[in-house]
Amino acid sequence: MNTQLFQNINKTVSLSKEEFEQFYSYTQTIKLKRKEFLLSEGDTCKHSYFVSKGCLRYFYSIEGNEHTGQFFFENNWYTDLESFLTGKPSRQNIEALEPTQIITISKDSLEKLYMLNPKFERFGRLMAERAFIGIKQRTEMLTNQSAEERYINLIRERPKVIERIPQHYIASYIGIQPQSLSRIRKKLGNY
Amino acid sequence: MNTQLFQNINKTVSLSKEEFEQFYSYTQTIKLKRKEFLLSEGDTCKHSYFVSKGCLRYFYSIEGNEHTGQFFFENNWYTDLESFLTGKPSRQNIEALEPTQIITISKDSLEKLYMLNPKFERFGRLMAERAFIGIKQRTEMLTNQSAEERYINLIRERPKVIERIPQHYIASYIGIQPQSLSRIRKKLGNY
DNA sequence: CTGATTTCTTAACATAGGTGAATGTTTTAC
DNA sequence: GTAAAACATTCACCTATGTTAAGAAATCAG
Repeated sequence: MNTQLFQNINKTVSLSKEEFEQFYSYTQTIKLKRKEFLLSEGDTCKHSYFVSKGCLRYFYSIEGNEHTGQFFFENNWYTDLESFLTGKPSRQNIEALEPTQIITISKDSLEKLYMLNPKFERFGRLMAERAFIGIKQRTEMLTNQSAEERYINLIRERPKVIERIPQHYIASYIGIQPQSLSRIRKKLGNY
Repeated sequence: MNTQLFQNINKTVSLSKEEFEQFYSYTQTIKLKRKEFLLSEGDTCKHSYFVSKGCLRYFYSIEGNEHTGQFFFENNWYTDLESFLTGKPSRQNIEALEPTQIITISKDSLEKLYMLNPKFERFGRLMAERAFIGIKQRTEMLTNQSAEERYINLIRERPKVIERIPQHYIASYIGIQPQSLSRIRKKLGNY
């Protein structure tokens, strides 16, 4: 049994081992090298992804600039929910920033599970709600804080990002250029 | 029967009249005058709200500035999902911008319904997913576009906002000062 | 209908962050 | 271990948007 995934799901809905095995039988495991893409702009996102090891980043390419949306470390779920739900091509690129191991489950499988057992439906609802809260907080941070505040709060709230992610991706994540982040770091005295 | 609400829910999950009446029996109706608040910063959001007439705006007060998060016209649902789910006080203020009529349903009622019938659980999931997509698009617009592009796209995509909402709230919604919006409008030749 | 209030516009000046270019540093791949 | 690639820093200058202040226009409430 995949204990890591079992424990992760159990934080949200409590499943028996049998229920978990039912879920798990629908999944596949894939490995990505550093810099390898899980999905590129234009692809339709037909899976949900659980990061069991490593780190993913998704970003938009806009006029030659990359705008990083989020980083996902081990024990987190990712999907481009918009593309996943509507079936439209994604505008996101998702790449591994480290050697990364992923467990995938397709939309079709998930929908089967939703029908089989309301616990899975509930899992889906809770995950969507949580995803909403996550992106909402990000939106608030982007609209309500200056770049400097965003960087300081990132250090406080997500030290893993500071430790594991190259600085130019961090800059892109907080919505500024690498040069601007350097300027801010200089001003702050390189915390 | 409340046809408006029945039709609205039926766009998401198909309910029999009996199921709808079960849902409806848990709701209440309230009326707000222009400028009246539905919820203030510090309150816990314990309901979901369906706007049957009028218009709501939610905003954050930050250092004397208001940052508008969203407008909700008739036939739309609103809740501060974060406060609603966690039970923590909301940082949002929600006010009516027009005389407004609201149908409310409490968190407790909703959870009862989720247990009674998986269709309601499904409704909850689909609403959360949709809310996620909505805020995601807003985040992308804020991070990937200039203020001028945001205004032009708003004209194209949400003419109702342009028609019904005072300009300084629109400015706040697209993340700039009213003076900056005036400047942009002047440059564009007052579309 | 009218005074009070709210909303919109303009302008001069300030500032955070962007841009381009040069240089130094670290990491990676072989 | 080394060359190449990726990453980080600094600087000078630029631009979009913020700020303050004033007045004009529109809307509201009694």
